[in-house]
Amino acid sequence: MQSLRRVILPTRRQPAIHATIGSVMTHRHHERVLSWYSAHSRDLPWRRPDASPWAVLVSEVMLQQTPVARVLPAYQAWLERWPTPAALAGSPAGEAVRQWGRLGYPRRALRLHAIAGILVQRHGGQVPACHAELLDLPGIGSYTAAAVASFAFGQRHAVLDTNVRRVLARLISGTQVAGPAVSVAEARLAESLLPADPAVAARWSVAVMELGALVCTAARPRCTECPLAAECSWLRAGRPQAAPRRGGQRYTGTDRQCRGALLAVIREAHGPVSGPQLTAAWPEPARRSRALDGLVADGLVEAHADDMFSLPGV
DNA sequence: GAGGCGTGGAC
DNA sequence: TGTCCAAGCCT
Repeated sequence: MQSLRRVILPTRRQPAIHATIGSVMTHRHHERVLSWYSAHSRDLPWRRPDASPWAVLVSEVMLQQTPVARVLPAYQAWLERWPTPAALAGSPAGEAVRQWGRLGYPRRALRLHAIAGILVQRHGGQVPACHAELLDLPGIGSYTAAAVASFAFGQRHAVLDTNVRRVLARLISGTQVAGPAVSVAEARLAESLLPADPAVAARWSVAVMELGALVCTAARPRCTECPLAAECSWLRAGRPQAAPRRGGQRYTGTDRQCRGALLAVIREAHGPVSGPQLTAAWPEPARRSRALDGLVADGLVEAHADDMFSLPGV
Protein backbone atom coordinates (compact mmCIF):
# COMPACT_ATOMS: atom_id res chain seq x y z
CA MET A 1 0.00 0.00 0.00
CA GLN A 2 1.28 3.41 -0.89
CA SER A 3 2.55 5.65 1.85
CA LEU A 4 0.62 8.80 2.50
CA ARG A 5 3.55 11.08 1.96
CA ARG A 6 2.90 11.32 -1.72
CA VAL A 7 -0.73 12.15 -1.18
CA ILE A 8 -0.07 14.70 1.52
CA LEU A 9 2.83 16.43 -0.17
CA PRO A 10 1.68 19.85 -1.30
CA THR A 11 2.09 20.76 -4.92
CA ARG A 12 2.09 24.08 -6.64
CA ARG A 13 -0.83 23.21 -8.84
CA GLN A 14 -3.33 21.62 -6.49
CA PRO A 15 -2.43 22.59 -2.94
CA ALA A 16 -5.99 22.75 -1.68
CA ILE A 17 -7.05 19.43 -3.18
CA HIS A 18 -3.98 17.59 -1.98
CA ALA A 19 -4.32 19.00 1.49
CA THR A 20 -7.88 17.70 1.52
CA ILE A 21 -6.83 14.28 0.32
CA GLY A 22 -4.15 14.10 2.96
CA SER A 23 -6.69 14.70 5.65
CA VAL A 24 -9.24 12.35 4.18
CA MET A 25 -7.56 9.34 2.64
CA THR A 26 -5.49 7.15 4.87
CA HIS A 27 -4.04 3.71 4.58
CA ARG A 28 -6.92 2.49 6.70
CA HIS A 29 -9.47 3.94 4.30
CA HIS A 30 -7.91 2.12 1.39
CA GLU A 31 -8.28 -1.10 3.31
CA ARG A 32 -11.85 -0.28 4.17
CA VAL A 33 -12.79 0.00 0.50
CA LEU A 34 -10.89 -3.16 -0.37
CA SER A 35 -12.61 -5.04 2.45
CA TRP A 36 -15.97 -3.74 1.37
CA TYR A 37 -15.23 -4.99 -2.14
CA SER A 38 -14.26 -8.43 -0.89
CA ALA A 39 -17.57 -8.71 0.91
CA HIS A 40 -19.93 -7.08 -1.60
CA SER A 41 -18.56 -7.33 -5.13
CA ARG A 42 -20.69 -8.93 -7.79
CA ASP A 43 -19.60 -12.19 -9.36
CA LEU A 44 -19.29 -10.97 -12.93
CA PRO A 45 -17.88 -13.33 -15.57
CA TRP A 46 -15.21 -10.94 -16.81
CA ARG A 47 -13.83 -10.72 -13.27
CA ARG A 48 -13.30 -14.44 -12.88
CA PRO A 49 -9.77 -15.80 -12.97
CA ASP A 50 -10.46 -17.73 -16.16
CA ALA A 51 -11.46 -14.59 -18.09
CA SER A 52 -8.90 -14.05 -20.84
CA PRO A 53 -7.55 -10.59 -21.74
CA TRP A 54 -9.68 -10.81 -24.87
CA ALA A 55 -12.74 -11.50 -22.75
CA VAL A 56 -11.92 -8.55 -20.53
CA LEU A 57 -11.47 -6.31 -23.56
CA VAL A 58 -14.78 -7.45 -25.04
CA SER A 59 -16.54 -6.80 -21.75
CA GLU A 60 -15.06 -3.33 -21.40
CA VAL A 61 -16.14 -2.31 -24.89
CA MET A 62 -19.63 -3.67 -24.32
CA LEU A 63 -19.84 -1.85 -21.00
CA GLN A 64 -19.15 1.52 -22.58
CA GLN A 65 -22.41 3.34 -21.86
CA THR A 66 -24.34 0.09 -21.52
CA PRO A 67 -25.60 -1.36 -18.20
CA VAL A 68 -24.18 -4.59 -16.82
CA ALA A 69 -27.53 -6.39 -16.92
CA ARG A 70 -27.78 -5.94 -20.68
CA VAL A 71 -24.14 -6.77 -21.32
CA LEU A 72 -24.19 -10.13 -19.52
CA PRO A 73 -26.04 -12.22 -22.13
CA ALA A 74 -24.38 -10.43 -25.05
CA TYR A 75 -20.96 -11.05 -23.54
CA GLN A 76 -21.60 -14.76 -23.11
CA ALA A 77 -22.91 -15.21 -26.63
CA TRP A 78 -20.13 -13.18 -28.21
CA LEU A 79 -17.34 -15.14 -26.53
CA GLU A 80 -18.97 -18.47 -27.26
CA ARG A 81 -18.98 -17.54 -30.92
CA TRP A 82 -15.60 -15.78 -31.00
CA PRO A 83 -13.46 -16.96 -28.08
CA THR A 84 -10.31 -15.43 -29.56
CA PRO A 85 -9.40 -12.37 -31.65
CA ALA A 86 -8.51 -14.69 -34.54
CA ALA A 87 -11.97 -16.21 -34.47
CA LEU A 88 -13.63 -12.81 -34.76
CA ALA A 89 -11.17 -11.66 -37.41
CA GLY A 90 -12.24 -14.68 -39.47
CA SER A 91 -15.82 -13.47 -39.70
CA PRO A 92 -17.06 -10.56 -41.80
CA ALA A 93 -17.62 -7.24 -40.03
CA GLY A 94 -21.33 -7.50 -40.72
CA GLU A 95 -21.57 -10.61 -38.59
CA ALA A 96 -20.13 -8.65 -35.68
CA VAL A 97 -22.78 -5.97 -36.21
CA ARG A 98 -25.49 -8.63 -36.34
CA GLN A 99 -24.24 -10.39 -33.23
CA TRP A 100 -24.12 -7.04 -31.44
CA GLY A 101 -27.90 -7.03 -31.61
CA ARG A 102 -29.58 -4.23 -29.71
CA LEU A 103 -26.75 -3.39 -27.31
CA GLY A 104 -26.59 0.12 -28.73
CA TYR A 105 -23.80 2.17 -30.31
CA PRO A 106 -23.16 -0.51 -32.97
CA ARG A 107 -19.98 1.19 -34.12
CA ARG A 108 -18.49 -0.56 -31.11
CA ALA A 109 -19.07 -3.89 -32.87
CA LEU A 110 -17.27 -2.61 -35.94
CA ARG A 111 -14.37 -1.39 -33.84
CA LEU A 112 -14.15 -4.67 -31.96
CA HIS A 113 -13.93 -6.42 -35.31
CA ALA A 114 -11.22 -4.00 -36.43
CA ILE A 115 -9.35 -4.59 -33.18
CA ALA A 116 -9.45 -8.34 -33.77
CA GLY A 117 -7.84 -7.86 -37.18
CA ILE A 118 -5.13 -5.62 -35.76
CA LEU A 119 -4.37 -8.08 -32.98
CA VAL A 120 -3.94 -10.87 -35.50
CA GLN A 121 -1.82 -8.79 -37.84
CA ARG A 122 0.37 -6.93 -35.42
CA HIS A 123 0.16 -8.57 -32.00
CA GLY A 124 0.33 -12.29 -32.68
CA GLY A 125 -3.38 -12.65 -32.06
CA GLN A 126 -3.00 -11.50 -28.47
CA VAL A 127 -4.31 -8.51 -26.56
CA PRO A 128 -1.30 -6.31 -25.78
CA ALA A 129 -0.54 -5.60 -22.13
CA CYS A 130 1.00 -2.25 -22.98
CA HIS A 131 -1.24 0.70 -22.15
CA ALA A 132 -0.01 2.77 -25.10
CA GLU A 133 -0.64 -0.07 -27.52
CA LEU A 134 -4.12 -0.56 -26.12
CA LEU A 135 -4.80 3.14 -26.52
CA ASP A 136 -3.85 2.90 -30.18
CA LEU A 137 -6.65 0.44 -30.88
CA PRO A 138 -9.87 1.81 -32.41
CA GLY A 139 -12.61 2.40 -29.87
CA ILE A 140 -10.18 2.10 -26.97
CA GLY A 141 -9.83 5.39 -25.13
CA SER A 142 -8.30 6.48 -21.89
CA TYR A 143 -10.70 4.60 -19.64
CA THR A 144 -10.77 1.31 -21.53
CA ALA A 145 -7.00 1.17 -22.01
CA ALA A 146 -6.48 1.66 -18.28
CA ALA A 147 -9.22 -0.84 -17.44
CA VAL A 148 -7.82 -3.61 -19.65
CA ALA A 149 -4.24 -3.00 -18.50
CA SER A 150 -5.43 -3.09 -14.88
CA PHE A 151 -8.03 -5.83 -14.89
CA ALA A 152 -6.56 -8.19 -17.47
CA PHE A 153 -2.89 -7.67 -16.68
CA GLY A 154 -2.81 -6.47 -13.08
CA GLN A 155 -1.07 -3.22 -13.88
CA ARG A 156 -1.16 0.07 -12.02
CA HIS A 157 -3.19 2.69 -13.88
CA ALA A 158 -5.68 5.30 -12.78
CA VAL A 159 -9.06 4.03 -13.99
CA LEU A 160 -11.38 7.00 -14.31
CA ASP A 161 -14.85 6.00 -15.32
CA THR A 162 -18.12 7.66 -14.44
CA ASN A 163 -18.40 5.66 -11.21
CA VAL A 164 -14.95 6.57 -9.96
CA ARG A 165 -15.42 10.19 -10.95
CA ARG A 166 -18.65 10.38 -8.97
CA VAL A 167 -17.13 8.74 -5.90
CA LEU A 168 -14.15 11.09 -5.92
CA ALA A 169 -16.28 14.15 -6.61
CA ARG A 170 -18.42 13.45 -3.59
CA LEU A 171 -15.65 12.26 -1.33
CA ILE A 172 -13.16 15.05 -2.03
CA SER A 173 -14.94 17.95 -3.67
CA GLY A 174 -18.23 17.56 -1.86
CA THR A 175 -20.25 17.88 -5.06
CA GLN A 176 -22.99 15.48 -6.06
CA VAL A 177 -21.79 15.00 -9.61
CA ALA A 178 -18.47 15.21 -11.43
CA GLY A 179 -17.91 17.73 -14.17
CA PRO A 180 -18.75 17.03 -17.80
CA ALA A 181 -15.16 16.22 -18.76
CA VAL A 182 -12.21 14.69 -16.94
CA SER A 183 -10.02 17.52 -15.66
CA VAL A 184 -6.29 17.45 -15.12
CA ALA A 185 -6.87 17.80 -11.39
CA GLU A 186 -9.17 14.80 -11.42
CA ALA A 187 -6.64 12.64 -13.22
CA ARG A 188 -3.91 13.73 -10.79
CA LEU A 189 -6.19 12.97 -7.89
CA ALA A 190 -7.01 9.48 -9.12
CA GLU A 191 -3.33 8.81 -9.72
CA SER A 192 -2.40 10.05 -6.26
CA LEU A 193 -4.86 7.67 -4.62
CA LEU A 194 -3.50 4.60 -6.39
CA PRO A 195 -1.77 2.07 -4.10
CA ALA A 196 1.88 1.53 -5.00
CA ASP A 197 1.68 -2.21 -5.57
CA PRO A 198 0.29 -2.90 -9.06
CA ALA A 199 -1.91 -5.82 -8.06
CA VAL A 200 -3.36 -3.88 -5.14
CA ALA A 201 -3.84 -0.85 -7.36
CA ALA A 202 -5.80 -2.91 -9.87
CA ARG A 203 -8.01 -4.26 -7.12
CA TRP A 204 -8.45 -0.78 -5.67
CA SER A 205 -9.58 0.51 -9.07
CA VAL A 206 -12.23 -2.12 -9.55
CA ALA A 207 -13.29 -1.70 -5.92
CA VAL A 208 -13.92 2.03 -6.28
CA MET A 209 -15.82 1.40 -9.50
CA GLU A 210 -17.96 -1.16 -7.76
CA LEU A 211 -18.55 1.21 -4.86
CA GLY A 212 -19.85 3.78 -7.33
CA ALA A 213 -22.00 1.21 -9.08
CA LEU A 214 -23.60 -0.30 -5.97
CA VAL A 215 -23.43 2.29 -3.17
CA CYS A 216 -22.36 5.73 -4.35
CA THR A 217 -24.92 5.68 -7.14
CA ALA A 218 -26.06 8.65 -9.18
CA ALA A 219 -29.61 8.41 -7.86
CA ARG A 220 -30.36 7.42 -4.28
CA PRO A 221 -26.87 6.77 -2.96
CA ARG A 222 -26.79 4.31 -0.05
CA CYS A 223 -24.60 6.39 2.21
CA THR A 224 -25.44 4.29 5.28
CA GLU A 225 -23.71 1.35 3.59
CA CYS A 226 -20.67 3.30 2.44
CA PRO A 227 -17.25 2.41 3.89
CA LEU A 228 -16.15 6.01 3.31
CA ALA A 229 -19.19 7.74 4.82
CA ALA A 230 -17.20 9.08 7.77
CA GLU A 231 -14.89 11.10 5.54
CA CYS A 232 -17.21 12.02 2.67
CA SER A 233 -17.27 15.75 1.98
CA TRP A 234 -20.60 15.56 0.20
CA LEU A 235 -22.29 13.67 3.02
CA ARG A 236 -20.81 16.03 5.60
CA ALA A 237 -22.16 18.99 3.66
CA GLY A 238 -25.66 17.53 3.82
CA ARG A 239 -25.69 15.96 0.35
CA PRO A 240 -26.26 19.20 -1.56
CA GLN A 241 -28.18 18.74 -4.79
CA ALA A 242 -26.50 19.64 -8.06
CA ALA A 243 -28.19 22.12 -10.35
CA PRO A 244 -30.46 20.32 -12.82
CA ARG A 245 -28.84 19.71 -16.17
CA ARG A 246 -30.13 21.80 -18.97
CA GLY A 247 -30.27 20.82 -22.59
CA GLY A 248 -31.11 17.21 -21.99
CA GLN A 249 -30.56 15.18 -25.13
CA ARG A 250 -33.63 14.29 -27.08
CA TYR A 251 -33.89 11.02 -28.91
CA THR A 252 -37.35 10.64 -30.38
CA GLY A 253 -37.39 11.76 -33.99
CA THR A 254 -33.64 12.29 -34.26
CA ASP A 255 -31.12 10.96 -36.74
CA ARG A 256 -29.97 8.59 -34.04
CA GLN A 257 -33.36 6.98 -33.69
CA CYS A 258 -33.65 6.80 -37.46
CA ARG A 259 -30.26 5.12 -37.79
CA GLY A 260 -31.28 2.62 -35.17
CA ALA A 261 -34.55 1.84 -36.94
CA LEU A 262 -32.90 1.38 -40.33
CA LEU A 263 -30.05 -0.72 -39.01
CA ALA A 264 -32.49 -2.91 -37.09
CA VAL A 265 -34.27 -3.79 -40.34
CA ILE A 266 -31.03 -4.58 -42.12
CA ARG A 267 -29.68 -6.52 -39.16
CA GLU A 268 -32.73 -8.73 -38.78
CA ALA A 269 -32.97 -9.49 -42.49
CA HIS A 270 -31.29 -12.59 -43.87
CA GLY A 271 -30.22 -11.00 -47.11
CA PRO A 272 -29.97 -7.52 -48.64
CA VAL A 273 -32.85 -5.14 -47.97
CA SER A 274 -34.52 -2.95 -50.57
CA GLY A 275 -35.03 0.80 -50.41
CA PRO A 276 -38.81 0.46 -50.06
CA GLN A 277 -38.35 -1.79 -47.03
CA LEU A 278 -36.34 0.96 -45.42
CA THR A 279 -38.98 3.50 -46.38
CA ALA A 280 -41.44 1.45 -44.39
CA ALA A 281 -39.13 1.59 -41.41
CA TRP A 282 -38.80 5.38 -41.57
CA PRO A 283 -41.17 7.21 -43.92
CA GLU A 284 -39.64 10.69 -43.63
CA PRO A 285 -37.41 10.86 -46.74
CA ALA A 286 -34.88 13.55 -45.82
CA ARG A 287 -33.95 12.10 -42.47
CA ARG A 288 -34.01 8.54 -43.78
CA SER A 289 -31.65 9.43 -46.59
CA ARG A 290 -29.30 11.31 -44.30
CA ALA A 291 -29.26 8.52 -41.74
CA LEU A 292 -28.65 5.84 -44.35
CA ASP A 293 -25.77 7.84 -45.81
CA GLY A 294 -24.35 8.09 -42.32
CA LEU A 295 -24.62 4.36 -41.73
CA VAL A 296 -22.84 3.67 -45.03
CA ALA A 297 -20.17 6.26 -44.26
CA ASP A 298 -19.59 4.64 -40.88
CA GLY A 299 -19.23 1.22 -42.49
CA LEU A 300 -22.22 -0.20 -40.68
CA VAL A 301 -24.15 -0.70 -43.90
CA GLU A 302 -23.03 -1.64 -47.39
CA ALA A 303 -24.83 -0.19 -50.40
CA HIS A 304 -25.32 -2.40 -53.43
CA ALA A 305 -26.69 -1.84 -56.93
CA ASP A 306 -30.44 -1.49 -57.49
CA ASP A 307 -31.12 0.32 -54.21
CA MET A 308 -30.22 -2.66 -52.03
CA PHE A 309 -28.49 -2.58 -48.67
CA SER A 310 -26.86 -5.12 -46.36
CA LEU A 311 -24.54 -5.49 -43.44
CA PRO A 312 -20.89 -5.06 -44.49
CA GLY A 313 -19.33 -8.14 -46.02
CA VAL A 314 -22.44 -10.23 -45.56
C1' DG B 1 -14.81 21.23 -26.32
C1' DA B 2 -19.37 20.41 -27.47
C1' DG B 3 -22.13 17.27 -29.82
C1' DG B 4 -23.10 12.94 -32.19
C1' DC B 5 -23.69 8.30 -31.41
C1' DG B 6 -28.42 3.37 -29.42
C1' DT B 7 -31.12 1.24 -26.34
C1' DG B 8 -34.03 0.15 -22.58
C1' DG B 9 -34.98 0.23 -17.52
C1' DA B 10 -36.20 3.03 -13.51
C1' DC B 11 -38.71 6.70 -11.54
C1' DT C 1 -44.96 10.60 -19.65
C1' DG C 2 -40.75 12.43 -20.11
C1' DT C 3 -36.35 12.59 -18.07
C1' DC C 4 -32.30 10.59 -16.40
C1' DC C 5 -29.03 7.34 -16.65
C1' DA C 6 -25.74 3.23 -17.89
C1' DA C 7 -17.63 0.62 -16.95
C1' DG C 8 -16.96 6.26 -23.41
C1' DC C 9 -15.08 7.31 -27.83
C1' DC C 10 -14.36 10.19 -31.69
C1' DT C 11 -14.44 14.37 -34.42
